[in-house]
Amino acid sequence: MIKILVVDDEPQIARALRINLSAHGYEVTTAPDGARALRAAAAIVPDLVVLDLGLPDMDGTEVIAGLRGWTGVPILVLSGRAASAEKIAALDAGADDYVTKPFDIGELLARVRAATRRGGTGTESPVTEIGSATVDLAAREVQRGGEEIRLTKTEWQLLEVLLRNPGKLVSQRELLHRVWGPNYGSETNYLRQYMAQLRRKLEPDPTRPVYLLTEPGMGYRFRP
Amino acid sequence: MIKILVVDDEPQIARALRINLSAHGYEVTTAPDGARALRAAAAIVPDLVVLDLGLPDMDGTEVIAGLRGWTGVPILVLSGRAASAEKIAALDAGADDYVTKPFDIGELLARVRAATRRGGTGTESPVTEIGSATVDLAAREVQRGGEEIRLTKTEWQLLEVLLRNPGKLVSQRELLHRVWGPNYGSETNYLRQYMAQLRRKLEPDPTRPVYLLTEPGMGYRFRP
DNA sequence: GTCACCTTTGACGGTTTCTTGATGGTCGAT
DNA sequence: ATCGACCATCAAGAAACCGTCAAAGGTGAC
Repeated sequence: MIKILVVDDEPQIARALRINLSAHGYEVTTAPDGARALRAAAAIVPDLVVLDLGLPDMDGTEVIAGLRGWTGVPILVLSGRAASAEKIAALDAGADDYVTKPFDIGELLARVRAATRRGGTGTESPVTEIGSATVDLAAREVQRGGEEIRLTKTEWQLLEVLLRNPGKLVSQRELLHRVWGPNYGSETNYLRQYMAQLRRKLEPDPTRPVYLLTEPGMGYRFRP
Repeated sequence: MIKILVVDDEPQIARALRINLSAHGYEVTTAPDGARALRAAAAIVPDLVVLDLGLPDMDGTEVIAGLRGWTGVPILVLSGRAASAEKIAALDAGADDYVTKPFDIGELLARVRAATRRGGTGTESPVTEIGSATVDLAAREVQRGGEEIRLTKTEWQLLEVLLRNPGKLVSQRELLHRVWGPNYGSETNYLRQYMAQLRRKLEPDPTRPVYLLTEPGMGYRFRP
């Protein structure tokens, strides 16, 4: 069953969406604000997120960014604002579609079908092999020989950036930007510290990295 | 470069789209009707199709079906009709997005980015051939016969300037400026040192360069 | 409040890379 | 043929960078 996370602070709309989507065979979870939406997304790993931008606790683009930090799940944005700038901001933050309220429920369902159709046929396999370990970015889980390996939040973020660019060199500046934020760019000691931790947890021989490679003076690279 | 196929029978709109998309770095091909659109799509294999529904020869959904028969390329539909039934029909036929005219060009570009982000992120980046070696500037990777060739930071910077100006002579002064910074301009011994290293790593016969050529007294040139 | 865990800093040895100087060879001009 | 300018190559010291260890702040759970 296709799982959809509906994020909306207005109970009526959330209820209407739940009824309509459930009637069409989707498994619906709802969240009333950004913080709970992010937790719910991590917990249930939905196939689609329907996100209302007018949330009480966070800006809509923050929620999108929070999701995009670790998942490529399709995001369909609902909003009362029709201004192009709003749409552009949401789409560039990582949203897949933008529908303005009031919306036709039939059209919304069609867009939901279009978005989930993609996700279903999505060619990306969710797990990555690193030697004898398997990394599941969507589920945020690493296993090796049946044993589970725990990674901290920062380790995940760093590993994800590298794994999403297989074979590609990722510069130190970009890694620092994507993990620690735009105000960081020269703190290469952070990278050294966390790359060492990742290697200890993932590499067969941490002293001789085979998958998480250093390119001196430039950055790091994940070789599949 | 990301390739976009624009299908529109109105020359003005097609032209406007071509100009805007080209200005943002896309490679644009246009087709004025459905039949030629399907042929063009098969010929160039675009990363995105922007499709106007009001074509003279075929119904829009037929064009979508014709594409979906063999490709999963993202399809962004443009249409003058805002009726929900039209949108639903197009989306269910296989379109990924539906924008009604008149549309804001900024929003359209954002939707183009969203669509290409999904499908276009296919990990393929442009490579340059240097003899039997392939150079991937985006991934910072050089391979020859399956073997990986490592380049240092400075070697990459120098090689990148030359490869981004294929066939063109790049003066010594410009090379020094772009690699070592504006305070350098006469240290030609640096260039000799690093050109020799690049040739040793890339040229089939480093003593007789064929791709990385010296223009005595002027500069260096990459011949594809 | 205490504890455990994670993040942020600081410091040091070893290795790679960059810089610099010197030598010999090639080409064109005189 | 000789000379000078320019380039390729070699070699060695200097600098930058990385991996590692250790420990000081933060933060949330209980």
